[in-house]
Amino acid sequence: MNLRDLSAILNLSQTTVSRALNGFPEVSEDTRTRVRAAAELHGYRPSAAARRLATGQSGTLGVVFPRERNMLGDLLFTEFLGGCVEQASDLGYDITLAMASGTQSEEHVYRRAVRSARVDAMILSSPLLADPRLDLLRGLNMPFIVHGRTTSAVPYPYLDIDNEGAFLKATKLLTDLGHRRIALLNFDALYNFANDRLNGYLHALTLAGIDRDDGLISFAPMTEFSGTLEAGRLLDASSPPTAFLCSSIAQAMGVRRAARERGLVLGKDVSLIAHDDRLHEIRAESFEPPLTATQSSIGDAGKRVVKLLITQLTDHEAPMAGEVWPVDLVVRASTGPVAH
Amino acid sequence: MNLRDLSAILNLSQTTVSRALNGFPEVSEDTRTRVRAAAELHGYRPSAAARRLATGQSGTLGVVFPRERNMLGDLLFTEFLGGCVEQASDLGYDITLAMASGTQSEEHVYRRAVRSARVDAMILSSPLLADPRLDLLRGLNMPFIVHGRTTSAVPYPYLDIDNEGAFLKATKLLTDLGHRRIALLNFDALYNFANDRLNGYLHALTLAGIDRDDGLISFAPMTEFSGTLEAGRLLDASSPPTAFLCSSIAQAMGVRRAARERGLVLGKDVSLIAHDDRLHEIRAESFEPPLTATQSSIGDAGKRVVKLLITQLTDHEAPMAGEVWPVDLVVRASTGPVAH
DNA sequence: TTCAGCATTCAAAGCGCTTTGGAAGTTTCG
DNA sequence: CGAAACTTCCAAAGCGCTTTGAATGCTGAA
Repeated sequence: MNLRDLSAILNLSQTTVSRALNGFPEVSEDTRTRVRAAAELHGYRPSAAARRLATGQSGTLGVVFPRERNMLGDLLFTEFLGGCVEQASDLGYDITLAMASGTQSEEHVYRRAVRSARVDAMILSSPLLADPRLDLLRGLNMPFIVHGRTTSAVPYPYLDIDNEGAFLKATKLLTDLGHRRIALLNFDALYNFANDRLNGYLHALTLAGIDRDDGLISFAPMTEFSGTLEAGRLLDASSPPTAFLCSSIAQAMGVRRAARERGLVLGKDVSLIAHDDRLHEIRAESFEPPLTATQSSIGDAGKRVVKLLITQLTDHEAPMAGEVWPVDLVVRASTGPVAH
Repeated sequence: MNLRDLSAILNLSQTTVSRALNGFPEVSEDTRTRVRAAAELHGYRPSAAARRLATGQSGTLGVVFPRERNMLGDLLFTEFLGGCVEQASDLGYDITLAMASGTQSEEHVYRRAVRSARVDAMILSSPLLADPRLDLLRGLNMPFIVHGRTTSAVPYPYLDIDNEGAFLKATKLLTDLGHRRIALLNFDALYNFANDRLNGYLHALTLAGIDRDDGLISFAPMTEFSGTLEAGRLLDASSPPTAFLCSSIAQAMGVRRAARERGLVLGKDVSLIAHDDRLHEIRAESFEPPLTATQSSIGDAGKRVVKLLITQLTDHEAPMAGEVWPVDLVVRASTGPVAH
């Protein structure tokens, strides 16, 4: 059942039927309802391929599959992707995955996607501090949105959470509780979000009149193992930190382990805060003890990113979106006044 | 730069250029190389939309996003998906994700995909014992392949690993080592792979003349937490198991924790085997102690699934593929003779 | 009554590719 | 040498939609 068949049945032209179905104003309400009913009755679905050819739009958004693979990173990506797919599906768009595989560079992948018009726009996640992919896509004239931010002279659409504000708030909570030796277990500072978190942490230290101590700052994978290792090293030092600030709950699990091995009680002997991306199976509230955390749903971010991108695509007059979400700090049992 | 422009430049018809580029035999090698060079020079990429419309093929494969979300499941899915995307990209196909979201049922999603011809075929993963999606897709006349197997009277293409054989081998290793009380930490037996593993385990017990003891068999999430819980319960029972067989390394981590808390040494007091899907960051060989495991790369399975599916799509004469991979049992330090 | 103005509808021209059914040009062979 | 058999190439017809430009019928003002 295609448009021609349907319009033959209705004794209308393809033009009218097409317009009726697509909500154009120049068709009477009578015919519109009649057309809608017939379409429903005969199970008519417009051919995506034909529409794509006619409009030049593919109705498809590309998401770049991450090159670096690690446990938490994969989990975060899945959650983000799930949000994207759900929202896209609701808005009638498809999500396809692009990946720089062994045989094809990332640039090659983009070029192919652009020139054969497979996607209307791309979604970039986890950008680096200075990410070359932005210029690449701009050069190819491919619309895009970034999940996160990056250092770019030219404005670009993005959605990010306030990582700096979040870690400032978290650090301030600790200094207000009297902590002065606060360790930061961060992720690789090549990534913009990690850099922002570092800045928030440093800012709060300055506000509290505490000098920066690089011995307390580490950049490591977001895994339990690396958390255990780093926290162990710090706790065994001559003047150990009294509080830890982690970039992920996985690292916090490692800190907990290291603390317990040394007979230290979280929230009493050592305070602990982590960022919580609201993953399905790793929840700050069911941490033992319940974990004080800065939280922001990465799945919701995926949904929002798609929404913004489609708006940008369809409404050409819309201003270029740059959106930053505030991050809540939820205080639970893993933080307390500094032990003396 | 489209086909018409290119053929104008070459002073050839669109037919010839199209055929030259697509490797048809009725064009001389001379012109073919000439056409190829010109295409390369002018950066010609065929429009995906136009090709789709003309051929009726979308060049796109759909993967169903899992409804159930849990940590290891997500990790497995990501790894599988990564394999699919990589292989598809190499073969010039796209992968799009389908998802039953809040507002749309899975059936609705399939129907939409089929009728608007957005995908040529679908990939189903983690099928249930009796999975209604097979009949649904068959009814819609949508080609598909299953990663895993299911109980279906009608033959269907699939790729699966020999879960039954793997767990038979693993269990046999344990009985050969003298173990007679072997616990099985399985996943929900609604899933076919879990059911196969159960059967392999039971078969080996029978071979060793050991009676089934349902108290030793559990069906639980593939998480460390559930492993700890279950192993703890079993180890504290009046006659505890001397060996554990786990469906995932996450569960094995839980078993290890429970054993350690009770002062038991893995490979000596308690033997431990798990299935290893060869995820990036959870490796049996860097387990502590190195873990005896049945192993099979789920990423490779993703690649193979795509390959099989595309073969089925392009070569209509190809026999319907049903492929089962043997699974290696790699013996490491976590298993040993039963303690007496 | 006539014609401008509006509301509806339509015919036809693409979008850029694949593919069918020839038509030339070349070679082979009786 | 002429016809049959290949090679190599081409014109044109779709694929199923959107969209432009025009036609039709109807209303109300002149």
